[in-house]
Amino acid sequence: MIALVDANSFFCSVEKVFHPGLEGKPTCVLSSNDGCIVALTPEAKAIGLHRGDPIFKVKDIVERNKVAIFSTNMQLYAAMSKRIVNILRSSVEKVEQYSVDESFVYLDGYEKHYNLEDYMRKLIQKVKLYTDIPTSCGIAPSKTLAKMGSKFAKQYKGYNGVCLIDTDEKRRKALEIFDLADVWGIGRRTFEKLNYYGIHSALELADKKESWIRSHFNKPMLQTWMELNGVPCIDTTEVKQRQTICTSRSFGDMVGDLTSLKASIANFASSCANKLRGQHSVAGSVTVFIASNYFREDLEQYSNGATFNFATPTSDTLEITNAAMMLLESMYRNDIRYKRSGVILSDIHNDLPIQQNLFDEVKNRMDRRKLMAAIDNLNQRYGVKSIRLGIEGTEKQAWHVKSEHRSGNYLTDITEILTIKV
DNA sequence: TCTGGGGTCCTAGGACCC
DNA sequence: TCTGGGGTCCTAGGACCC
Repeated sequence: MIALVDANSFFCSVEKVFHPGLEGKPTCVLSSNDGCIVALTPEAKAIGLHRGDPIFKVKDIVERNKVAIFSTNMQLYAAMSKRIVNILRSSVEKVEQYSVDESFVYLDGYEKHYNLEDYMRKLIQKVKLYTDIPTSCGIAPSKTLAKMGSKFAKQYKGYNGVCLIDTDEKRRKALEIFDLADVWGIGRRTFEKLNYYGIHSALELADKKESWIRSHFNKPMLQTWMELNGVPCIDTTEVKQRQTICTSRSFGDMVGDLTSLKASIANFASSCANKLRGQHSVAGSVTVFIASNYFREDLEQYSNGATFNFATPTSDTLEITNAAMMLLESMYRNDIRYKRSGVILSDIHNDLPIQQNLFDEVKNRMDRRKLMAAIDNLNQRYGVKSIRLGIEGTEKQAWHVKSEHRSGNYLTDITEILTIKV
């Protein structure tokens, strides 16, 4: 059996931990640049707010109901996420973190010594006690069913946090009432296609013949179908090395000048290089893209992207940034107001051994690695970007993201630690 | 005035080989 | 009426996830 532990309105719950007055009040966390709502509490849903709403369009509702608004603070959420996973790992041998707010817990063998439902209920109570984050848990023979279970547990108070689907009868009952569009692996397109074929519930899908599934769909759907029938087949093993690394942002204000754009790209390139070294990899190519504001139909639209292939795969900030600058200059048009830019690293490999290249222009590659390691060490000790390239800039610039309601990095930054007044 | 960011996997089709 | 057969590799785009 597999359990899924899923935090309830995770981002909002984290904010509530540090702002206790918000209990029972509508609360929302916004996307980067304070654009859309990405997380909201049931109280916020009840007054008509939805995930994805642009905040400026629902300003009235927000003000009328005194909704608490937070800018996204991934650093804080990631730190809390780590604490939760550590608690799970302290009680169960195999735990696989699936996303920032979900973990799969493998319970094979535990049924011999424990009542699984009680065991998981105690575990999520421990999570609540230690972190103050409420979670819900589904237990089932497959991950897709476990996910379903966790949603039931969240939805119905009677489950007391844990929903166990361990018999065929419970499975069929659950499939019957579960919203087909919410099944893991079924997105908007597949949902429409299923409706077209007259399938409107998860049970109707599960009861189709395998041959019908094979002839009308492809591999991912077949896996979902098997999982719904209690046959585990989806592998979610954590990937330790990313195959692509991307940093991109929408800007707070639109920018037109090359200098600002260069500063943004330099920042993103250096952030990508950082992530790359963090996973001990090198990249074979770098892509830069820039785009105007596609919501502004009154302005001329332009977007472009370009890629550079390195002769020798690299994780060197200077080399990657240089290439990115060159790419940017090749695409830049001075008659456009830009809203977004980004850097993508791909063709990623392990950083050892280095495949030498006869035409390598960087002669002292090992020295450069030591330089990068030294910079990374200093930045780790004295704070992100304590040492950076001049072209990245220091002053607050137009392209910087808007983040007007961010709470402190209470768990990771000593200068922002919570102040308690007695 | 204002609309997120970062990933994975699968497949069809093109280009190429003998 | 008729046009060979059997492969591999790469890539762009679609669909999905959080």
